Amino acid sequence: MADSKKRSDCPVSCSLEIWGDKWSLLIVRDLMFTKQCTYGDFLKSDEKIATNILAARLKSLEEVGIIERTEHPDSKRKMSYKLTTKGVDMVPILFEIIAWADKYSTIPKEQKTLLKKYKKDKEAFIKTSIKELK
Amino acid sequence: MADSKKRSDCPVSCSLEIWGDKWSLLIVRDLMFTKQCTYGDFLKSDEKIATNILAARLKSLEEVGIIERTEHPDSKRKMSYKLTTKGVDMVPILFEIIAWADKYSTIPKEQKTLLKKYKKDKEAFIKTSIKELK
DNA sequence: TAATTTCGCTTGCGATTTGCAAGTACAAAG
DNA sequence: CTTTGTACTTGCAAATCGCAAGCGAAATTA
Repeated sequence: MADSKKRSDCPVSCSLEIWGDKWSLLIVRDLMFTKQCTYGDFLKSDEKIATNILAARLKSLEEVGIIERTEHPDSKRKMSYKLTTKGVDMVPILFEIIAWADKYSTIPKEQKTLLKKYKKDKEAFIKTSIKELK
Repeated sequence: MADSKKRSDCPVSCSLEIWGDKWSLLIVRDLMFTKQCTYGDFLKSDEKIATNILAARLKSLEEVGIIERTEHPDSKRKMSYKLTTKGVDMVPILFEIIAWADKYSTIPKEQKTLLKKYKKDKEAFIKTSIKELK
């Protein structure tokens, strides 16, 4: 999974090599917008990710430093995932994706409310979000 | 390529179904930041996309209305691709990706200059970019 | 005008990745 | 000490990717 050879020096290309697939950003989304933070939580998401794909993505996201894996306070067998600073810094990317989707399709009410707040004052909203996620 | 069944109503998930792969956004990037607009141009990009993958992505990006295909003014066999309004509206997504990449790795000088302008006044910069692309 | 090159793809095929189902390891609860 | 819950791993068929070669039509060259 850990791609050794870079295709180019382009930041867009490098970013896509890390999370350019149909699943990685959904894990980031879950960690960002919902309280979902365990392997089992991610499996319950609407998109129904396969167990092996989830395990592989969690591993690679951890390897590139976007998420970190810690013991869940409740029990020793439970693992808890959370966004690192690098992961939290993806908030603007996620919101611009949602903003774009909102412009060209119908998005759920809940996300629409959040989006409104984001658009009203992007910088302030991002600062608050980042603080809350830490 | 045209996925018929949506995985969920989540805007992030829906967006990823459209361009969530290692190549689609590179085509958008080329149309956005360089003068590359033909099939042959895209093939020349550093990342070396395969011909069949390129053809498939161009087709699906056209189907979802992000790019449009027209005859090149120079010759009848040449095809010219350009971003639609929907494609141009992806400018903020691309810039936030570049901004994130800049924070956690080294990006080329050229992009750094553009990024600086973007960060200085995002709204104004986006407006100008969109105008220029049309 | 006949041969050659250019351009935008398509095809074949082996290698990789995905997605589904089932299984495993192991801590905790009963 | 059996059962349950949690986090994965494994096997395998199907889909997708990536490389090389080919193809048809327009343009260029001889």
